[in-house]
Amino acid sequence: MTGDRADLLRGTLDMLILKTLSLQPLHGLGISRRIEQITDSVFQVQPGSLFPALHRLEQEGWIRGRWGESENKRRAKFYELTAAGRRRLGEEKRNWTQVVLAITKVMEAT
Amino acid sequence: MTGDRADLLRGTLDMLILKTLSLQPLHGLGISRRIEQITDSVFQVQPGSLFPALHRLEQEGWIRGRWGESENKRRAKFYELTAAGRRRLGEEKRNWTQVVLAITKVMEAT
DNA sequence: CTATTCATATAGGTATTCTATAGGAGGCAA
DNA sequence: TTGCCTCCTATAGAATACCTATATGAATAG
Repeated sequence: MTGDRADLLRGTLDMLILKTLSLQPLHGLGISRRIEQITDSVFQVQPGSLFPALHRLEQEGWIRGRWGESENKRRAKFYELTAAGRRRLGEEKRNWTQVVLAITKVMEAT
Repeated sequence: MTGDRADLLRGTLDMLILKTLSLQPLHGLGISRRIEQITDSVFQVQPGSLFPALHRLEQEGWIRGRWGESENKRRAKFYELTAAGRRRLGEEKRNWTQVVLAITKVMEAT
């Protein structure tokens, strides 16, 4: 991702993708557009980050891709969440919450 | 850091160190103990992560180290925040807040 | 028929973390 | 004084996940 926030995002990209796919199946660029739109461009997911991530997630069995046709008549791979992916999303959410709480504790210490 | 939360922490270690030092000068192990204590061991900063980070921060001019003696009579390097480090901490804080907000938006989308 | 856009893909580089290992030096016990 | 444990710092090497840059093919616009 870009915007000087890349490093703070390490490890959260997977979660954002899983969450996005939990709402509806989307193809790769669709996912990155959705994330960019929802965050008002705070996150811009680059193709070079996105596609390796998608392959990784598919490899792990958390998402499943199927070739289809995009809204623009282009050949596109649509991904959907698997049952394992849904469980994984839950884990990552809990983990993320715990991390944010821990960081908040440090940042508010006096 | 450990605890399966390492990757979610990429890039935040610097901020946690700067924040910790903003309260008082500490030597390396003292910093990691403080962070571990405040977060109830959610974060455990390993020496192999801590010392490279400290050297990096000193290199950037955000902290300054001075050799001294620890509370246990050991040779220890005490770090304190510089003026630049204080500004940097502010930037990282704002950045972090923005990232958390953006992620929250994605995670709460329906 | 050419250029642009859409969509996916990958190579190469960078940065930060982890694990593992090392070593000096103080404190303590026998 | 010998040996061991703890404290404190340090670094090498591997893993990971991101970035930039580049590539390809197919549909569409002009």
